[in-house]
Amino acid sequence: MLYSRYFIPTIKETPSDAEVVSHQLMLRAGMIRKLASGIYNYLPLGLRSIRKFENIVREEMDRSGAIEMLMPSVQPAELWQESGRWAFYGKELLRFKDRKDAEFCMGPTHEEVITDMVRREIKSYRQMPINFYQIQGKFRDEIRPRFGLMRGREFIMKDAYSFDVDSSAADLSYTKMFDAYMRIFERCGLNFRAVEADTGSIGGSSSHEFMVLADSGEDAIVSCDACRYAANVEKAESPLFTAGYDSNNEPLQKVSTPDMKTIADVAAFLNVAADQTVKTLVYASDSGELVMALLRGDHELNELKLKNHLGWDEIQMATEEQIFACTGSPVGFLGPIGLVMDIPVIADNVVQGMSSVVLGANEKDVHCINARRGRDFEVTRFADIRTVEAGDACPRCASGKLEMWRGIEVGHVFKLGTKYSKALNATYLDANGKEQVIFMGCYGIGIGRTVAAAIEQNHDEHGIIFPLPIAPFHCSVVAVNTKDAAVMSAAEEIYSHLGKSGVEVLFDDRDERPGVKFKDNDLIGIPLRIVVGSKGLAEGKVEMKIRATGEVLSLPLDEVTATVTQLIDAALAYKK
RNA sequence: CGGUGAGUAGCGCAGCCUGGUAGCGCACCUGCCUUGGGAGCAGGGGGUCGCUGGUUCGAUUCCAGUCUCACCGACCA
Repeated sequence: MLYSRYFIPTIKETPSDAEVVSHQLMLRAGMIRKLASGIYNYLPLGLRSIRKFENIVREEMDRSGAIEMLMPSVQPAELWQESGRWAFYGKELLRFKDRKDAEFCMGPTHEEVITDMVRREIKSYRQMPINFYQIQGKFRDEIRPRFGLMRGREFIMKDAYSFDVDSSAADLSYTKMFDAYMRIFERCGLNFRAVEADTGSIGGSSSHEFMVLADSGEDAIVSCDACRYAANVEKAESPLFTAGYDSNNEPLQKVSTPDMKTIADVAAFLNVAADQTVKTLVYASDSGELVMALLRGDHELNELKLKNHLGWDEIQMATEEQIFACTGSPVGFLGPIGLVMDIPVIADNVVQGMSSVVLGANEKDVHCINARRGRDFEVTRFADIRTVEAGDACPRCASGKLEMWRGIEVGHVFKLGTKYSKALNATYLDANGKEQVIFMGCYGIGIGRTVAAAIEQNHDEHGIIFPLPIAPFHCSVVAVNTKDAAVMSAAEEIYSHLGKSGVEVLFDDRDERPGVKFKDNDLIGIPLRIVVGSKGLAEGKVEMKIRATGEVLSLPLDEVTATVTQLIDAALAYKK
């Protein structure tokens, strides 16, 4: 490819509205341009990287036995009404009507469409297991698109759907996909973790997320420093605390705590440690159901855990009116004692081990001390509802401690069970001629997001440092002075040789000063750079610079192609 | 959805308070010069100042509405 005839509109200045490095660099390197909020054009260079990654995904999906197809992005409302998600999915689902006033949506995911196809076509146990995948554009009307391709509204996704005769066969399909995902991200040279995750609006029984580690990641994850346990913080289990139950049997006592509304205030005022207090929160469902949650004072509630524990669709903090209605108290002095309304009191498991505590008295400016569960207040039930913290003991192994990371979710695998197949009546006949419900799994990879995450993890102050497997070109050839005939003809020859050897090479033949070319080449992150200049040429040599390490080699002209192809082969080789 | 801020040349911004000929840097075009880390000189093109309405002799500037975009937040009890 001739740089002068190609299209790489680089930008010197950092665009003001790009927050994260990958977004800035993708704009500056001329990979993407914004069309509307969360909607991007993929320029030629960006597309090349995207295609590279797509092909790795494609190869590994094919290797695992999945079958590629393509589904439409516009989907009829009926399917979504049938699965029940038309009402459930909310505003993220972009809905519209056609000229006949029939309702449609832009597909944010394709469980309904694929299940509809499968229920029509898959009738026998003999046709399974089967796994369909596609690489396709999706649309989700995100609350707040940001970070460029990281959280766009329109985005490219690989999604796969497996269909099996029963739960254990489905587990096998899940494992195959899990392994394929490991290979995919390993092949890209990414530093990532597979973590246990919540299933969210997709539903299903269990799932793992694949997280590329990066400080700019939107998710917090924990992993054990001793065993293989790793989980999204949304999901991470809290280890059981064994607390010393103190035998102190002081009577419950009310104390005045004027204007002390936070745990920190109260603990400091009463001169007790925060872990001797109980934090009381009130949550409401979308239908107005209320529930009280109790946590150790220094712990944080995990709303998702509470929501899942309750089986609610939505959860939010109760309003001051709702709180007053059930406790008779203003916010800041809540507690489980003397409730006005009979609402469930869910206490975190840790509270079970607490003996004599400080908590709100449900009365303005008053807290209780020496409150004892069983004597002074009751708990409806205990559950794991707190957010884990770095340094917590591992919930799985005896010796480990949890470490915390930020991660970018690039892949997600779910065991769906029969959620969609039941709703859409996707069944088959088993060997006995008996009708059975199909077991499903679904598996997504954010294509654009993975490329962005790779940049997030591989860059320096000069620009992108593409891992070779997803680099838009393997190698560039820079002619230092295009007016120098000897330099140009040598550069052209190298370019042509490399091309014939199957190297994807970008020939920077522009009539620009060398500095400009070097800066652009660094910015767009081509892994290898051959520089042809008059000085080196006089000795029959050119220079090769490795972008990632900065290493510079002087090569005789006739060794260039061999050296380059060797480096590329090594970088692309994938050991299982 | 709530809060804040911003829309002026392709990009980054000034001007607006105090109304009267729209400016700077980069980019772009032409010429000269230059060629190993975003050079220099000279000349040049490019704007319905987001949109709609109002006030005014006159609005980029003041007022109202509207659209778009960005950032922050969606917590604490």
